[in-house]
This record gives sequence, structure tokens and C-alpha cells, in this order.
Amino acid sequence: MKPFATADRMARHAPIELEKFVPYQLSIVSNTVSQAIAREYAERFDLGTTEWRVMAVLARHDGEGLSARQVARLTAMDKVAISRALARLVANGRVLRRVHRGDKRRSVLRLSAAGWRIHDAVAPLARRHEREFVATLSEEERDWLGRILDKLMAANEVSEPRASGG
Amino acid sequence: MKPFATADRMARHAPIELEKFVPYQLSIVSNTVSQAIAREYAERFDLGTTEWRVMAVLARHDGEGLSARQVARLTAMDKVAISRALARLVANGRVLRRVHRGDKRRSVLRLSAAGWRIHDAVAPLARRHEREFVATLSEEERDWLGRILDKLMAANEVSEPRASGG
DNA sequence: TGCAAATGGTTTCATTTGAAACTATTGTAA
DNA sequence: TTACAATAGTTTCAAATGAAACCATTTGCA
Repeated sequence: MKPFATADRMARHAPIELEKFVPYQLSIVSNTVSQAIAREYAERFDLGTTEWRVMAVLARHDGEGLSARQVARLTAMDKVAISRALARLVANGRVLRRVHRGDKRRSVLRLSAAGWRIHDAVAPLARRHEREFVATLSEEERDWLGRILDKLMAANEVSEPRASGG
Repeated sequence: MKPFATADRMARHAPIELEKFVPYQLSIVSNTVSQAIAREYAERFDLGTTEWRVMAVLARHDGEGLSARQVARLTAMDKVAISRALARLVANGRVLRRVHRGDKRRSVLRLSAAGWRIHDAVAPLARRHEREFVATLSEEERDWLGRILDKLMAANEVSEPRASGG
């Protein structure tokens, strides 16, 4: 131990304690879950994270015939990522793509029967992962976490495109 | 509106509401901050996220002559990433690397004077970013968030290497 | 000793990712 | 109607990333 030298350094340089630094903690925690989930989807269903998100959004907005742009908004991911995910999903017969009548630029997207089967298999897994992830938290902590994340999402305005993982 | 069709679908397929799904929320929130911070470091200091984390760890453990392996553990990142970050940091004269006497495999790392200068400029920025990020939260919420993240970090055992961003 | 396994660290290769450029189509307004 | 801006979506190119192979050195142990 060098108590004085240490105190000196702390005072002069005020180093950050990474493990108490919220953005760092968030990134670690987020990547840990995301990767665990992603690995399972990839292995069992040959499904990337972005692809799963696209499917989730299409499932949720069933019958609306979303466009790629709308999917991008709803997933908060950028359109390039969505374009690539859709290319794979369509190629694998999980998503049906037609052209919007009245606007030939737009696509009209929906899950195929095969897509729905995958969705129905993955959705419970996703919920289980979420449950396990927050398993160590108390009921009260889970509530707080939910509210806090809502607030952070709203405040740090995820205005348009972002993200990857989880 | 198609209330019955909707109710039906919900019952049959139970689609996930992405925006209420904790791993998704975490990933969005985490990536949003991480990217904002990373952009600033990159622009103003030509410094990548991993590089900054390495510097933060070296600053915090000043005088201990950490090895790359130890830095990897302390940052929870994998050794390849650390190796690359160190290569740049050394090339840019921000980190000094010597060989451990007694074990020629190990390196002995510490910040150079230039490294300290960068550190001392970046650290307050990092703190500011963190403050702004949680600015919308109440005092109470910030406390809960801190505790919850600690718990999640501990529970979802970041056993060894992981992460990117932040 | 002396040789296999383990460790610290770097390099290589393939994949992922993001930004910017590009195509096609539609909107607008002179 | 023409021409310019905006929008939907894809492609291209470069940088970031991860996994596995790779060197050098050290450790464990027969």
C-alpha cells in the first residue's frame, strides 16, 4: 500500500471507476444478455437478432402490411440493417414481400406461415430469457427497472435509428 | 380496428411487445449513450471506446504495472480487443509498454505523460455524459438504477470477456 | 532434465456493421 | 410537363469484431 501516493493521484487525476460508471455497466449488462439470447436464436433457428426483431414487429402489427421503413422505425434500427435482415427473411421464406399498389417504392411485408411458426417458437423463449435475466431482482426492483428504462428511452430520445444486439 | 381478429391473433401468437421487452430496451438505451460518448471521444481525441476503457483502468491502477491480461479482466473485454487497443495506444505514445522481468510473456503497462493528459481531459467529459444521461431520473431512481445494475452485473456473471460500446 | 500443457499476447481470416452512394419512384411547384 | 427535391430501399466500400490459429515463454510433472 502507498496511501499518500494513491491519495495524491486520486486528487490530481480523479480516475473513473469503470465498474461504477453507468454507461459502462449498461453496456456490459446489455451485451451479456443480448449475446446469450442471440446465440440461442442463431443456433436453433438460424435467426439473427435483427431478423428476430423484424419478425416480432411484423407479428405485432399483423395485417397492417408494414413497409421496411416502418419496421425500421418500430425496431429503432437503421434501414440498412433492416434491408439486410429482410433479404434473408424473404430468402428463407419467413417473410412475404409484395409491392405496395399505389407506391411502387414501398414493400408490403408480412410473416409467412413458416414465419409464424418460428415466431411462435421463439416468443416464449424470449420471454423466458427475460424472466431469467431479471430473476435476481425483487418484484420492487423489477418495477423500478421498467419505469427507469421507459424514462431513459423517452429522454435520450431514440429519435430514429440506432442499436444492435439483444 | 378489428377487435376480434386482433384478440384472436394475440391469443394464438402472443406477440412480444418489443418496446416493453427489457433486453431490447437495455440494448437501445445502452447503444444510444455509448454511441454518443464514443463519437465525441473519437472526434476530439482520436480515441476508441476500448482504448478509453484501457486508459481508465490503467489510470485507476496506476503504479501496479498491469499486464494486458489484467486489463482485459478489469474491462471485461476480450484479449484480442485489448491487444488491438494497446497497439494503437502505444503507437500514439499514450501508453508505455515494457516487458515483465521474470516473465517475458507479460507486458507491464502504464500511462505516459501524454496518456495522463488525455485521461485528465476525458474523465470529466465522461462524468458529464453520465450525469446528462441520467438527468431525467429522480434522485431515488438513480439510486435504484445503481443498485439494480450492480445486481444484474453480479448475477449475469460477466465471468470473463464480453462487451463493446459505452 | 525434458516434454506436454498452459499462459500471455498477436496475427490472420471471415463476418458484421455503418456511412455514403446509388436506383427507382413519387411529390411538388413553376 | 418538366425539373428538382424527397422518399423507399439496395448496394458498395471501409472499418470494427470475433474466432481460431499462431508464436514465445513458462509451468507442471514424469
